[in-house]
Amino acid sequence: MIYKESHALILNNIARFIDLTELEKQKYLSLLTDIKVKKKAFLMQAGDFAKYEYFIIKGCLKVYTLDEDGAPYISMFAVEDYWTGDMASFMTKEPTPYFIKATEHSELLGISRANYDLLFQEIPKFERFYRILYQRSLVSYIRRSNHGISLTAEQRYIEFKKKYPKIVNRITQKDLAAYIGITPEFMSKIISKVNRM
Amino acid sequence: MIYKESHALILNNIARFIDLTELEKQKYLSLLTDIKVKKKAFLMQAGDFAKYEYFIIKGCLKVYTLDEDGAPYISMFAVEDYWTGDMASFMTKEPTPYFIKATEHSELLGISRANYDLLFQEIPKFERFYRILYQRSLVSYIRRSNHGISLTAEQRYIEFKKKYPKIVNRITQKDLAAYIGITPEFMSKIISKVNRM
DNA sequence: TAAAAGTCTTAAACTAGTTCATTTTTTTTC
DNA sequence: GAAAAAAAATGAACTAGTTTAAGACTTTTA
Repeated sequence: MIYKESHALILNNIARFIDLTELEKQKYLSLLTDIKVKKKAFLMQAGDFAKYEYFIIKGCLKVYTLDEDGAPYISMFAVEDYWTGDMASFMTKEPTPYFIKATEHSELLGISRANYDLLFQEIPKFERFYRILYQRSLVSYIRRSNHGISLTAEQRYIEFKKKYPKIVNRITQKDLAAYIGITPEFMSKIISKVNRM
Repeated sequence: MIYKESHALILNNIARFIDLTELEKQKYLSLLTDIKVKKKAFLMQAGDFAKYEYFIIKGCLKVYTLDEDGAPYISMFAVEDYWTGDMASFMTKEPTPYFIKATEHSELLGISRANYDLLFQEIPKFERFYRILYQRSLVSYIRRSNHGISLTAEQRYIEFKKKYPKIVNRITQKDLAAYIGITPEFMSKIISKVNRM
């Protein structure tokens, strides 16, 4: 069976952890929705109810919150082959505190809450897929939050650049500052210092 | 069927997400190991291979890493009804970067890696249990790391005290500082300031 | 393609948090 | 229950990162 590109990509992502039969693949794909967002458009805004969890086929999005003073804090940049959304809101059906905004024209596949529940009923193997996916995310989150706290902003920038060399060149310095957790001014100083080294 | 206290506690924790038959309960309990650690003793040290994942029946433990300068950073305090361990090392069979040290005499139940794998084979319902457990941990980790970065140390202390009022009174100020991510001296200043308010 | 809007740079004055050193208080140990 | 060890408090000098402001450079939009 030949699948369109977006479907081949998501099946490939899932095949990392579980094997599906042809029938299961088709069933799964039927539960997904195609979504496109233009650059600067929002996929989600604070106060919304997270209707989908998303898989990114193409593009780049930033996931962020605003603090009391309205300053953004970016928790992740989501690019090709990443999963994103607000799992807390998706699960609890409470409003999200997040904004998700496309920094490039992007294409995604979404699974709705109703279809997510249906998925576990129809193809219980997906419990295993998500168990492993969440386990791995948890490990990398723990590493990140553990690692981050004792490093200086300069060290965090150097690590980010090493870990995500492709992403650094796709985002603005301002957004990078909001991810690293410093002001754009200080980000500018760090970058020119690191480049001089 | 009547279970000993530690078994009743862990079954209760599991019953939050899945229902087990009597037979499954007995099978599950047979896969667990009783563990005791005295105050100041290590459950795990950096360089060890994480042999178990732990459920805490009684006591309090701190999970921490040391940075290059040997300064501790505490990532969690684990008390009654919590799960702890190093999942990354447990899964990948690589050495752990963590120390887990009892701050009180503690009793735990452990599941070994071999039995964890066996568990999913014998009682597939546990895929669901762990999927939900990891999903929830992920949500609270994301919230914590998101929340933490933009707050001052004083605000982080106030939040911690509000969220874990019982834990605050069981740990030293020094350990609290290592959790908040500041020096014990500055922690001391913050506490006396907050008490004066 | 010109104007407007947004991003980046630089610099001076400021603040949250660190470091180091000393004393007091509390806890542990024999 | 005395001695030793660890934790907590206090203060002065220091540093990483913020704030504010202004000008230069780039990207977007009409």
